[in-house]
Amino acid sequence: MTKSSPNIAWGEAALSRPQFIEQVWQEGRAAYRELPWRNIDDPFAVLVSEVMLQQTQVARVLNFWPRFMAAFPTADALAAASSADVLEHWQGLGYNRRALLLKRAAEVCAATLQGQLPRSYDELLALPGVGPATAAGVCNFAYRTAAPYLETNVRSVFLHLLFPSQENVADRQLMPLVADCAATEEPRGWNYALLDLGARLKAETANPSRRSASYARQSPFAGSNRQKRAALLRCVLAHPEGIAAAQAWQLVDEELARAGVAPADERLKGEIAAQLQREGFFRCEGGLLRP
DNA sequence: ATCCGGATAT
DNA sequence: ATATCCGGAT
Repeated sequence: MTKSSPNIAWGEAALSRPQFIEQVWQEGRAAYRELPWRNIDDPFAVLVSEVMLQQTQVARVLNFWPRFMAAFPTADALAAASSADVLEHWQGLGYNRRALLLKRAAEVCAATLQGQLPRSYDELLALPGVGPATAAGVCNFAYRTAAPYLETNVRSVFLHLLFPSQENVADRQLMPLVADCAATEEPRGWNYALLDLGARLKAETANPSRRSASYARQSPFAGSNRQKRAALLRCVLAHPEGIAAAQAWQLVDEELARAGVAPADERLKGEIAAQLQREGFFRCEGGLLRP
C-alpha cells in the first residue's frame, strides 16, 4: 500500500489524483494573487522573496522586498554590502538571522559561482539559510524546474482536500503526495495555484495547517529573549560609531519599560550580547558594540 | 491576549 | 526531537 507506485494511498478523502489536480488548478487560478516577486526568472530575486517569506506573511514582505531588491539587486551586490546595511533594510521584517544567512548565501555565490545562483536543488539546499522549501521555491518559480514544495499554504491545501478530518498529519505523510503532483509541465503555475488556494482557504476557514503535526504555537513575544535581542540589535545599528554595552542596555531597558516589560537581568544581558556577537550581528571593539 | 510562519543548532 | 528566532495585525 505504501509502495505501489501509480496508486499511492491518496489521502483519506474520496478524491482521486486527477480530481485533486483539476480542483487545485481551477480554484487556485481563480484565487491568483499578483505579487511583485512572481513570474520572474531571476533566481536571486526569487531567493530573496522565499527567504523573506520564511515565517513571515505576504502582507509584510510586500513592504520589504521591493526596497531590498532596489538596494541589493544581485548576489554580488548583497555579498559586497555591509552587514549593517543589510540588517538595516531587514528591520521590521523579523528573524534577523535570515538577513545574515541570506548575505552569506550571496557571498558563496559571489565567491564560487561568479555571482550566479546554483541550478540544482541540492546545491541550492547547501546554501546558508536555504532549506527544502526555499530550495524548491527557487527551482519551481525561477527556473521552472519541478521540485516538491511543501510550506504552510501548500500544506493547507493537501490537508483540507485530502485529510479533511485527520489530526496531527505528519509531513512524512504529505510529502509523497506533494512530490507526486510536483511532476508537472508547469511547476511555476502549479505551485502558485497551491499557494493561492491555500491562502484563500485560510482566509475563509480555520487554518487547515493547524492539523499538521508540525504546527506549533508561539511563545509570547512580550518579555521574551527575542524582544530583547531585537531591541539590542536595533540599538547597535542606530549607533554605527559603536556604543558601550551598558549604555545600549540602558536604552533597551527604557524601550522595554515603555512597552511595560521588566528589564533583563545582568546575566541575561551578557548572554544575549554574546550570542548576537557569535552569530555575527556585531563586534565588540575597545569596549564598544559596533555593527 | 492571540494569531501567523522555515531553518538551524543542540 | 526540541528549542529558538521577530513583529504587526486583530
